[in-house]
Amino acid sequence: MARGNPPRQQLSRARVVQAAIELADAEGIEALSMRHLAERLGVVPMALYKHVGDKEDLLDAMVDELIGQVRAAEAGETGPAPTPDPTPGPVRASGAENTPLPAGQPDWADAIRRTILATRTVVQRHGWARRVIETRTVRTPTVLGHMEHLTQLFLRGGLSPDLVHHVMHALGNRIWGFSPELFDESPGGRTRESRSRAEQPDPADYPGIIAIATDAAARRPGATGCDEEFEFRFALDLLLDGITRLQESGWTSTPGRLTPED
Amino acid sequence: MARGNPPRQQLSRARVVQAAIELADAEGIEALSMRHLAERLGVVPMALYKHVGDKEDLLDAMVDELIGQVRAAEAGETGPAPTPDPTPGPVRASGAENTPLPAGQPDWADAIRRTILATRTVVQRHGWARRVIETRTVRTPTVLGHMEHLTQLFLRGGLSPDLVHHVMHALGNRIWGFSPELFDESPGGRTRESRSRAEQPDPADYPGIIAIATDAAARRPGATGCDEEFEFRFALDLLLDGITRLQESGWTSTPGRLTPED
DNA sequence: ACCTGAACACCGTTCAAGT
DNA sequence: ACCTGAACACCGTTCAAGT
Repeated sequence: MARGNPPRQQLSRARVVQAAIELADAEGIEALSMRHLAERLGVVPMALYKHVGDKEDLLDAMVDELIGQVRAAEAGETGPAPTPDPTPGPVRASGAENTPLPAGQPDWADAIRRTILATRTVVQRHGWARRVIETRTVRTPTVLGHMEHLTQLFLRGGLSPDLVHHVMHALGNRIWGFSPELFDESPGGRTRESRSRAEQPDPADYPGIIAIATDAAARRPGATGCDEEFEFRFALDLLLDGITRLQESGWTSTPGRLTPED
Repeated sequence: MARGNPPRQQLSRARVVQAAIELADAEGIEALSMRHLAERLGVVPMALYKHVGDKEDLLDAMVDELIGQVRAAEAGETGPAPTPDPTPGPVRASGAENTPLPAGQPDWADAIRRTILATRTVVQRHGWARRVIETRTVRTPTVLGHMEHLTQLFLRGGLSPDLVHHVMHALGNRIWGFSPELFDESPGGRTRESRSRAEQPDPADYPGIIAIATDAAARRPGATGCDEEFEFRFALDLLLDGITRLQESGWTSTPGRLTPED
């Protein structure tokens, strides 16, 4: 094998994950094979298995790494420089500017919007991220932390655990910074019995998620899991309601409003 | 090879697609390989390539088949028997019953809801459908027809092409009958240069889609494709607006309302 | 403890040959 | 026209062996 391409270094999980992200960025997710990745690292394929459980574990770790960058992206977007300014001042609901719909949303909505748009920024940097996130079935601590963060923003905004629960479902994959690309072309549960590295998550770390899960369980005694049909109809109704109101108000898009010149 | 398992029949595209759906239903999408499928049909792998272009084409055809069943499912759900009753009578906005949110939506919303819930019914019958739909990048005539149908329901409801455009984006993959499963576990554009079978779609078949695409193009001269960020923010705002209203009204879920006993 | 070599049981797809 | 056989260039992962 052509070995010694890179300046051979001690292998580690972080190095493997980093190399995998770079490979997927450079050659696409379909080019990310254990063999190809090993070759890039100047190592035999089996060497990787000391640091990742299997390929799925590697993909989990790649997503984990990206979501871990969200908080930094959020801080970096509010201020121009990535250096965090410790003087907060009166934070006048930024992020509320340049929204397509008429304003008038509470502060918690601005905070939610900021976090979700920061997630979008990170995810958009990697063409493969959306597709990989959609196939994940295990929630790593970082991913749970992201959901916990959003849950807390809603709860602290005064929403009931009941409402937060349904609202998280309704936001759906927009929480991950993407929505489906419907018009790209115009016409013409995996269960893992053993995790390779991550210990079982500690419920104490996710009080918000626990709160809404507990509330949901209390409302539906004897039921296991969510009432997926209810959640689906809830989100659908929420959208149809909003659409109805927009139509009645004679809303028209003004995309120019989104440009910085505005 | 163990051949002659099934009562050997002339191979055809329809038979290949049907067998692929049955295999995916029975053994899961990860068990659907060209070789495995060929074995099931008592045929050598390469025989399949006379009827499907490649594996992606096969997956496209499987989705095409499912979406083609939506109209029948919609008819079958309104009435108890699948035999269509030709006496319409005063259609009192059915489908508006048993929705999680307070009523008060116009007739077009009921029609949209019925179609989307019928899509959901079909998709839910096949565990693999959601994942496969999400990876499709070519729109078959049947899939375009489904989007055209929904577009027309909005346009005939009186929504402007502009609003319909954004609204289709906002509904996102709920159009396909699913939304992401966020809480399954609690803590603790491909471009194809030659299509195997489908001729280029005829724009005349999709006037609604053309109408909203034309309108969108006119609003953003010089732009190619959608303003994805605008669409993302539009949907996000729509949801945040609706959530704000629900909170202010003190909404609480009553899942029991969804049961037939209500 | 960490990496290697060889092997196993698969993939999708090609080409030239059969009937 | 439709199917076959053999081959190519890949996969993820195992096991026992090396250092």
